[in-house]
Amino acid sequence: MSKCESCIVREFNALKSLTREELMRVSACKTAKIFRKGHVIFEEGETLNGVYCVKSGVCKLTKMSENGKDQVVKLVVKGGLLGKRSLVTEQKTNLSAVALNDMEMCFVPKSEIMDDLNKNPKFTMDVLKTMAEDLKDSDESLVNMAQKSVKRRMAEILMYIHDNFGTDDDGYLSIVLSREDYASIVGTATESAIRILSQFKKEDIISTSGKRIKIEDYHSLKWME
Amino acid sequence: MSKCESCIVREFNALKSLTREELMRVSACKTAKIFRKGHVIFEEGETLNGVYCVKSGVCKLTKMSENGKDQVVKLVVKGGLLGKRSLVTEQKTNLSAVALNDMEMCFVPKSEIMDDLNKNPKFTMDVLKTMAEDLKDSDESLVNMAQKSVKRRMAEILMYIHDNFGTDDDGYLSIVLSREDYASIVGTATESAIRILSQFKKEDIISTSGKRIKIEDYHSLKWME
DNA sequence: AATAAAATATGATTTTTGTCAGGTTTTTTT
DNA sequence: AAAAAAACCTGACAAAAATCATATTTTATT
Repeated sequence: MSKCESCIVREFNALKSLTREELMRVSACKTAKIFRKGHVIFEEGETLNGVYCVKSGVCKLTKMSENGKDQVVKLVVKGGLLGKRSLVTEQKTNLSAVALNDMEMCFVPKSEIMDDLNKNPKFTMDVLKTMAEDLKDSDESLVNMAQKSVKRRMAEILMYIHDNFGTDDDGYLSIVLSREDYASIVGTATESAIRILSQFKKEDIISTSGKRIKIEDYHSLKWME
Repeated sequence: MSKCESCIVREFNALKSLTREELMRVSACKTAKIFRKGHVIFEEGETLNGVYCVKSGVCKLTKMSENGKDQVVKLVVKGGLLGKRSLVTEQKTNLSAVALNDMEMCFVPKSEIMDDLNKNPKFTMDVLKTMAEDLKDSDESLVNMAQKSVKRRMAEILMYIHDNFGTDDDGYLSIVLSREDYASIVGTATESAIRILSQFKKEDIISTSGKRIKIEDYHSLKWME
């Protein structure tokens, strides 16, 4: 198995239902692409004709609000897929994708996958499962956004990043975000995000080194009112 | 075609891909149920073994937040389906469903649909499409919740109900919600919801009669800062 | 119809969050 | 290495929203 195959398979378990031949074919027509930090992979309103699979690096999926502020909807890392919706609908994408650091991605044209999607019910069912999971996560996010304070939301995104994407050798969160990104995930003003992180620092809940953040007291984050 | 068939078909267009025979079979094993206003149809954490299709009435899908407040995630009316996710995953439902007025529903056991879902790729593909649409709506809601003021969100839910569920003969919104429900949709305190609606009344943007609300000045709602 | 209960309403106050304005530090470019 | 740009930080204040307390109205129950 090529490296890309295993990459897609690992996280997007929908692809695990493809037969060996199907998988080989999909894998064969992939196109590797490199995106530099800050690069826009696609933008809200574009028509996507395939999915991107993340081989390395991290990107954010954002949506522009009417007030002109970007809202981060999701972070996507190694093995994650961008543009899933494009497989299913002809509609333009509702999200933008921006690389948060240098990224390697595979692009798989829609045409290659559609055939399997139409003929292999098990495969379609598995795609359905991942989408149902996304939907559940989305409900969760909505409730968090609606019912929790900015401070609580900040605490949770720190723990989320810690738990899902891990830390580097020095114990710093392995995903490095700007304060503006934090604000845009939590859904608050940049100054408010900065202020809260400063407060956490004062209370020795986190420490920082430039943009990098280390969680010093997970317990306090978890049980913060 | 029986009444129920056409009901399911009308809104859940996923079912339109079923063959005539498949549809007849599904339709045959449905169970009609009545739920009174306030009745809990199912609760977060329950295992669902089928989907409910709304024949008449309205219900809310809610999720409990850690702070103990319910958040309304979605309103479902005639033709809408509850428990879609249960078709796809073995997991317990992440939402509760509560009737907002008297409701008539059809229950279709999972076992009946699963067969079609596994064998009819076009059907599965259509379910996939509705789920992708749900996901898009969900992204939209998240951004609204994160970036807009409570007042703006209240204005939007009023317009949403007006546009999607219409008005009665007197011009009042045909879905009648308690102030607490409004608060729980908008994601705010009940008092805040009441206060904002009172303010709209003072500004002659809406008028009320008991719980019922009539939009008097749609334009003001739309262009409210 | 009287009573009780629930929902709605409003004032007063506090807490949270946003905005503006001015800094400093870090990063990038020249 | 210097200059410019971007990101970060903090204070002061304003605005938004939550909370608490207490009426009033509506709805349900006896």
